Amino acid sequence: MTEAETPLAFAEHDHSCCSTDVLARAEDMVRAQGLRLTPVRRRALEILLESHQAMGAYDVLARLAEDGFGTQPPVAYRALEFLVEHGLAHRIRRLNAFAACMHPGEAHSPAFFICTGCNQVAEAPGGGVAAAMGDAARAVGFRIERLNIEAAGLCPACQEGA
Amino acid sequence: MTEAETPLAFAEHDHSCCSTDVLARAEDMVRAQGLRLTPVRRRALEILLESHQAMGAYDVLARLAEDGFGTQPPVAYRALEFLVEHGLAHRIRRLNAFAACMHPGEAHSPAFFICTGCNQVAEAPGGGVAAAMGDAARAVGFRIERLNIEAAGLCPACQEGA
DNA sequence: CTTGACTTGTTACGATATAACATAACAATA
DNA sequence: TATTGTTATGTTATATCGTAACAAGTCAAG
Repeated sequence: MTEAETPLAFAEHDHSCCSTDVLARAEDMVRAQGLRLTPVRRRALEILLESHQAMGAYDVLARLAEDGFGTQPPVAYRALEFLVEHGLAHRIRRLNAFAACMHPGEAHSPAFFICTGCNQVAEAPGGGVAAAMGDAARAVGFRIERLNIEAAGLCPACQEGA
Repeated sequence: MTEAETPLAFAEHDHSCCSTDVLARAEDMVRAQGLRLTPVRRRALEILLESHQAMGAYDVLARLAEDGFGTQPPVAYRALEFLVEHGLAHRIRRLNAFAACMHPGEAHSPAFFICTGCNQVAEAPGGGVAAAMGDAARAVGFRIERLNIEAAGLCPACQEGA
């Protein structure tokens, strides 16, 4: 399933597939790169995958602690940092939170739609935006290393409710 | 001076103009909208305008306190919130910091270049970026209310140094 | 079965942000 | 000019987010 075909978080979909699918691809990817998806890291990813809402580090930590992992902030931050570092999760700065990446392994520049109604976060293809940003950068000689694109607003369902 | 013509923060420029210029336009804008650019708010804006670096709320607070304003966090956060709310400043989420808007009053959707070398922050020209995001949003029925686009990397000067 | 790299865990602290409430300034009247 | 409703300022206190520094455990390579 390519990025363009992936159902968006907002759309109705069989969520269990999101989880198993992404998890499987994550494992492949990690193995291919000689990285270690250790128990904490894997569990952290599973936790993020349980919903399309972004989770704060402390929420993830609480869940990890329940499962017998460490109880202190660095435990969560390190696991999350690993996931972000290797493209298995994204950091949503607007929310001081993290969300599982829905397209691990694929080259993609993520753009996020954050619904202020239902708190769901959808990862949209942001190629166009990134390209526009790249043009602007080139024009002024700036070298982009990381790019964060985040839009807050209302998803289709929450627009109706409002 | 239109957005496209405004010198970028990274480029050499007479910075005193940035400050006086923007401040004057800010006052016009505020008056036109019946808002109140009170002493704290005005001073907070001046402080942000002193450089093109983004400042943390606590840094701004310290400066405000020196000038006889309140000493507690809400003092700074409220002044900054006002500035952001009315387009006189922007919040750089990646840095947990704030930067004066260089184009107050003009409709513009801010995109930022954040130099990790010198910590300067430039507001990128180009509505092309926002347009691309708007397209993506329309495609999935999302209604954007706020948009954050932040690129971290190296400005021209810092690329040479590296 | 040791070495060296990495991972996990802890304590302790620092940085960022907001809630809740009291007081003061202001604007528009009566 | 008193009164009243609104907005702004300031405070205390606390919530939330994030990291530095160090100790102990794991594990593959030699």
